Formats: sequence, C-alpha cells, structure tokens
Amino acid sequence: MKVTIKDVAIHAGVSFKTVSRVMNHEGTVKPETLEKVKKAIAELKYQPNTAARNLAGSKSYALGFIYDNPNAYYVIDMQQGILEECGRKGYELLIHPCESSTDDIITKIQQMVKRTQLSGLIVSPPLSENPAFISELAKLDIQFVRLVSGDDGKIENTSCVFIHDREAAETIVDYLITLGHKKIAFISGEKDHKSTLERQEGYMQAMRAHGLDVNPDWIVEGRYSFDYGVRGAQSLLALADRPTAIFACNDEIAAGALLAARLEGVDIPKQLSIAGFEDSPFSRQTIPQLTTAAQPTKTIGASAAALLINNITKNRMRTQGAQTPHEDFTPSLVVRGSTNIIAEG
Amino acid sequence: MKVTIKDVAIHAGVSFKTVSRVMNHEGTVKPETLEKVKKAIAELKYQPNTAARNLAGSKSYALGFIYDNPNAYYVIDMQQGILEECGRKGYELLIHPCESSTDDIITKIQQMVKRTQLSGLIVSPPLSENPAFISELAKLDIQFVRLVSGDDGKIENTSCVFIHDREAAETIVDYLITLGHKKIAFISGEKDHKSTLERQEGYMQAMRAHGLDVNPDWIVEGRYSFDYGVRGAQSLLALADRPTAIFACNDEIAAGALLAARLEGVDIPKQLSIAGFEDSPFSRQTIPQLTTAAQPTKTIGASAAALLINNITKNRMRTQGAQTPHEDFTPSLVVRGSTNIIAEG
DNA sequence: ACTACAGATGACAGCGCTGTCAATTTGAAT
DNA sequence: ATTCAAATTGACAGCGCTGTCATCTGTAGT
Repeated sequence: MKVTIKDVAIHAGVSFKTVSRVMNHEGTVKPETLEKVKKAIAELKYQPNTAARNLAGSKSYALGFIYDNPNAYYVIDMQQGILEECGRKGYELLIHPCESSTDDIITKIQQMVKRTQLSGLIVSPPLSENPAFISELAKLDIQFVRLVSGDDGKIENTSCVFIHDREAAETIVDYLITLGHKKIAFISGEKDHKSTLERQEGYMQAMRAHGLDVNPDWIVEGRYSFDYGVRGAQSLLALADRPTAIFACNDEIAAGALLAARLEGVDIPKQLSIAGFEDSPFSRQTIPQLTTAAQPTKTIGASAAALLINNITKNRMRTQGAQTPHEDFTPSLVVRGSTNIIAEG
Repeated sequence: MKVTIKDVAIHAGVSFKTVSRVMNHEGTVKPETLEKVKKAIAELKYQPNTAARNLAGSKSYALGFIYDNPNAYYVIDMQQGILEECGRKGYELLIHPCESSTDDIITKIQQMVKRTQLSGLIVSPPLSENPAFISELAKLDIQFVRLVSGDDGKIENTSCVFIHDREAAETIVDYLITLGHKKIAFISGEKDHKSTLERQEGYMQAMRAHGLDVNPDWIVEGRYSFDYGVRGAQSLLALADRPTAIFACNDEIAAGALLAARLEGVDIPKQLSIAGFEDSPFSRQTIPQLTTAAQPTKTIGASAAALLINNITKNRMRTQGAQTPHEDFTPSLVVRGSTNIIAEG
C-alpha cells in the first residue's frame, strides 16, 4: 500500500539516493536514468513523505500566513493566491490568524516556527506594518515577506510586496477632478492601517496638485466598515458646504455612504459621485456599482509567496550577493456608475 | 539553539522516552517525575519537532479543510472555528480549496493525504453533499467529517455536522406568517446546494402548515449572490399578485432584493418584508437591517474539528464499539428591521 | 595506452521522535 | 522478610528521507 523511495529505487533499478535526487531536481542525473526513475515514480504513484523529508533535511516545505484582518474578502483572496503559488512550488500552507492586540503573538509564532520548521512567513497588514512586531519577527531567524502599503520601511534581508495605495488614490481623486469635482470629501479607514494614511495622502496630493482647497470638514474619520460609510455620508450631507464627490477609503465604506446618500434622496451619481477602493465584491453590490481602484489581491498573494519561496531557495543554496527583491503593485482605476461629471449649477 | 527531547531528558534526569511520554500525555508517569519533566520542558522552552513525531509515529497532527465555496464570510468563519479547535488540541490545519468541477480532486486530495499523512479532513458544502465525491473519499482510508444541510445521508464510520436549515427556514417563514403575511415569496440559491433545497422545503412546510397557497410565481430561482437578489425582487414586484414578504435563501440575496425594492420606491418593511438567512455581515449592511437566521458558522467549524479529532483519537486507541457521533445545529431566528406586520388594506 | 578529472551514482549515518519490549522499582499480599 | 503483579522507566530499533562522502564511470589530454 505504502510506496517508499526504496520501492521506487528497486523498481527503477537504481539506488534510492538517485531517486531522491530526481525528486529534488538536483540535476546531476543522467537523462536516461532520469527517465527510468520518472517512469517508476509514475507507475508506483510514489508520493514522498513530507515528514521524512522535513526531518532529514531539517527544513520544511511549508509557509505560514499570518493575518489579523477583519476583511474576509481580502483574506480569502490573499490566501487563495498564496495557495496557488504554494501548489505550483510544492509547498504547504499553514494559516495563522491572530489578535494583534495580544502581545504573546511573537511567542506563539516562534513556537509554531520551531515545531513545524516553517520555512517562511507571509505577513499581511496591519500586522506587517507594526514596527514592534516586525522587529521582533526579524530576530526570529526565519524568512518572511511583508505586504505593506507604500514603499518605505524596507528592512534588510526582508522582501516586501508594496501596494502603492497613494498613487492609486491620487489617480481616483484625479479622475473625480477631471469630472469637474472640486469639493471632494474623504472618509478614512482605521488610522492604524497604513493603507488609510497612504490613501488619504494620495487624496491630499491630488487636491494640492490641482490647487484645490480641502475643507477640513470634508475629511471624515471612519473605519473600514459599512456602518462608518453610512455615518460618514450622513455627516457630510449635513454640511452647509456639501461636497459633490466622496472618495471612501474602501468599497465597504463607499457602499455604506452610497446607500445612506440614496436614502436621503440624493441621486448617485447625478448629485453626488462616490468612489471606493479595493474592487471588492461590495463594489458590485450597490446600485449603481462603484467606481473604485482594483487591487489584485490574489495576484499579490501569489507574488508574495513566489518572492518568499525564491528567497528561501536562494538562502538554501547560499547564493550570496543578490539583494532580496521586492515587488510592486499599483491598484488601477475601475470606472463604474457611481461617479459622473458634476451637475451643472 | 535547538532543544531536542534529549536535552530535556538530561536536564530532568530521566530517559528521553519518559519525556516523550509526558509530551503525549500517556499518563503512566509518576506525578513527581511528571513535575520534574514539565519543569525542564518549561525551562528549556522545548518544542517537539512535528516532522519527527509524524515520521516516527507515521501519523500527523494535522487536519485538512476542503472547501469549494464562493462565500468568503462562510469560509473565513469556518476556518477560524476549525483553527481555534486545532490550536486547543495541538493540531495544524492545511487548507485545500478546490474547483469541485474538476474530477481529479480526489487524486489531488489523495496525494496530499499520502504526502502529509493528514489525520483527517473536514469537508464543507457543496462538496460535502456530492455523493460521487464522498463515496470516492470514503475509499481513501482517511477519517473525515462532513458539514451538511439536513440530517440524512449518514455514512458508516463518518461523522457529520448537521445544519438544520429546513427547521430554521420554517421558523422564519412561520414568523412572517405570524406577522400577518400570507403572500410570501421565496428566492432560491443554487439548486445543487442542499441548503437551498432544505430552505425551500422549510418554506413550503411552513406555508402548508398554515394552509397557505404558494403561487408558483412566488418561487424565484436564483443563486447565492446579490445580483440574483436584485433580479429576483424585480421580477416579484412586477407580478400582478405581488407578495407582501420575501424570504431569500441567504443574506446576500436578501440584501440585493431589499435594495432593488427600495429603488422601486417600495418601503421596507412597511410595504414589503424581507428576510434573509445566515446572519452574515450582509444582514447588517442594509437599511433597515435584515431579519435572518443566525448560523453560528465559527462554532460549527470548531465543532466539526472537535468531532474529527475525537474520532481520530478514538481510532488510534482502537476503542471499538462506540458509534461515530454527530452534531446538530439549528440556525436561530434573528429579528431586525426588514420585517414588519403586514400593512392594513 | 595511461593518467586526470568531471560527471554520475551509491553507501551510510543520522534527523528527532515513537513503538516495542525488556528492566527496574514499587507496593500490597503472603 | 518474601513473592509477585502492577506501575514506572529505560534501551533500542527504525520511521523515510537528505547530506556527506566515497566510489565508479566515461571522456579528454598526453
């Protein structure tokens, strides 16, 4: 029933070490031997035993995904992307959600790393942007890649996937301005998420670039939730000097804002334009659908995994010198029905 | 740096086998020895090497979670619940999303099981309700528990977590009837999800129980998506004999229906009551919020994991006789603003 | 033909733990 | 004190693989 590497070796008429070489793509196997072995592997449907590989090689073929993010869509997509890349490269994935508030996360993670000999970690925001956490993590003798908003905070020997939220936000606000809007409001997300700060910065930059004043009342502090979108829009619409457009920090907020506005009898997009961010399913669950910035979460996840696996491999082969690479993504504008040229008069 | 079981043994002044006994809670260790060993473990911060345990014991302490479900909230919550239980019992979790359409899933799963020596699988709908898949899975010499809607389809030696969708649906429709509604419509989800059939059955039962006719036009075929909620409501509102209440197969559909109805100028809940199912975040992202049936997804996940781990343990100890247990959940009615007593006249 | 050397393969130890079984200790019964 | 079973502990093999190093093969240079 159970097929071991020795069975394959006998079947192929080689030593079991050679089979091991084939399994690990060591490349020092004669082509014809390679064929024989491959054939034997296929015929016996051999699957290497992960535990034995891990033990003998004192390393594992598993990554860890650490998140502390309430956004289900984000997590699922990210996970999906990571898993796809893991599948391609023959890695497994261990999931580790955590409450970033607890301060024994580091201990927990360290234990997990020791136990499972995880070869690398993927850390998503907001944990990836927490300096205290990251500096602890850096002491841990494990490779990791961080998903971060913006492009600063580089750490030596650590790869990052940078999401250029600021540029994307600027593009969106730019677009609103192109439509003729001058009074553009902003509803923020949690302020301890760097993405919030970056998006707000992008908004400010676009406004400045076009010489537009930002009325402080137009900047509403919120959170990444529908509810805060509703409240944000309500407070904005109550203003004497009403904005003609709202840029919300993400789609969920935008969806809330849109609904609240409609309920107050405001026509979207005729009287008010609303834009979101993320291109999550929320953006297609409003009427009209939301103009937003598409963040290819799945691709980002896959890319993070690829980066990490690459680093791990390089590290194993002790290929020195090459600096740890980075990856960049800029969400792209998606125009839908929730934005329009400004109403005359 | 690396602490092995032998280090602990030396530190505690016992043989390393005794440490192993302590680690595995074998219970045949003298209390005072136990203390010594525990102390040594704590002092050295010993973490057992998973790979070595797996290899030596030819079993793993890992479960697999197999899903093929587009509902991000559902998956995340389920995963969270499973992970919590895994954490408590010292298990790891491997995630395995898959396209149920491909017919090599079984092969893929089998390979994964062989490689990682997974000790058990948790299978969620709709895959868990696919007889072909399940019968293949049953041949695979691995324990699994299924999450299923309804309570039939028991399989020998296989635990299930049953979600009594029918009863819950009946309760919801019952509630609508209590409010005075007689013309109650139903918007379904995918028909190859058993949950859809069960919920529809519950709806029918409640109607029958109260001697209410079901106009075939009131039953709209949909899918578990916002979009189908919109369309469903539109077609229902276009009917000459309009229903006064809509029971949607889940919250996402209900949210779409609610929005579509409002856009047509229908007052919710004065002119039309709408109820959803699941108590997902969607149910709180409408105005008014949705009456729904709360499905404790996280608890269900934890419960499935507990059941599975229990079965695994029992199986290892060869405790025969005890039949494989099951677990039951019935979603409970949550009344919010989207339902109301029927308008007079 | 004969060395030299890279390319290809094999032999073997051992990764850190669990399972098995044997050895030792304990304690209650004689 | 003596006996014997039960409780507790230890010795040791080996899980299935990888790393290291030794051996073997083939080919080119002389």
